[in-house]
Amino acid sequence: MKPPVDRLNNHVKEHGMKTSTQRNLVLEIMLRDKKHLTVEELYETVKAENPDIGIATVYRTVRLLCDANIARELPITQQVSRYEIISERDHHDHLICTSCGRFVEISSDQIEQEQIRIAKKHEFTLTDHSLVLYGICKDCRKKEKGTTV
Amino acid sequence: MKPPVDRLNNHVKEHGMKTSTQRNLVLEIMLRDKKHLTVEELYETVKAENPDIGIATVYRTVRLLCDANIARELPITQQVSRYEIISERDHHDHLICTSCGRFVEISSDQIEQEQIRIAKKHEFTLTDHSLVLYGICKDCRKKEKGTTV
DNA sequence: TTACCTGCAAACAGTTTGCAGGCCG
DNA sequence: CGGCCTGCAAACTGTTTGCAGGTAA
Repeated sequence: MKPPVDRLNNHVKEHGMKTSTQRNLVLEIMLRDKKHLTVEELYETVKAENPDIGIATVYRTVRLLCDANIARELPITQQVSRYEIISERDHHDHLICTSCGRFVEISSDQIEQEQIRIAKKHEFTLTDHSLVLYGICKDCRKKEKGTTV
Repeated sequence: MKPPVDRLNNHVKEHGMKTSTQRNLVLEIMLRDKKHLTVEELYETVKAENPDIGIATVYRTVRLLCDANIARELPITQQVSRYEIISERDHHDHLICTSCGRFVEISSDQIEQEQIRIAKKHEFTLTDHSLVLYGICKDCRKKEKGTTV
């Protein structure tokens, strides 16, 4: 499959849209900072390279990237949305430390298989899923022992 | 374990709070409508029995119930939060039809075990998890075949 | 030149909070 | 009777949208 930049250009053409520096910049930043960014964080980084950009454009671009299946919203229940670039052939879920917020990307064929089995049992055609594990990482466990919180 | 109503009363006492008709009513409705309600929906139902209640109280009560571990926010990424009563000895995840919104509650020991294994591998102490499967249910699949959308 | 795209600010939706009065204990 | 609780409305936060001007093709 083609690189994200090309896919964005294709999607844009196919939908009668036009390319723009802003859109390319947002995508570029998302590819560079392989984090799970909020629009706000993305906006801050983008502004460093192009101070004139508006946050509305970042929102619009992120939505466009999701529509084009280049990025996706993370399935984490919070008041603010976080996004990441989708790299197919590398589907993963997340393990999050609720103390320090650290993310680990995980994947398990066994779980995937079991999900398919469950969906089939209920006569659903599975289109997507999200799995998030919450826990305390080793470092935070150490810290918590030492402090009297 | 004691029923939710008792647990609420205990929690309230233990925290130097007071009981109130409004709080009990909200809990009662949540127990009765075993749905995955938004605060707005809950508010509408509650108002039918007590028209003077304010939505802020419903928000405050739902938060209280979550603090007391009597209810929890569903791990579904949407702009609006949904809540459900926690019935221990009946942990479940969700399978959702993205077309009609129907929920099915699911559970799998095999997945639970695998999750524990993964957490251990990354040296996390697992505290919680959320699994949501998205798909199209049998009925919606039929409908989609019939229509030209 | 013709749409589309952008930045701005206003609008929105969901949720939280400050306040004055009410009620539990 | 003191302190928590409530309803109301205003405040807040994250996100979307209308508009006038800018820009890709």
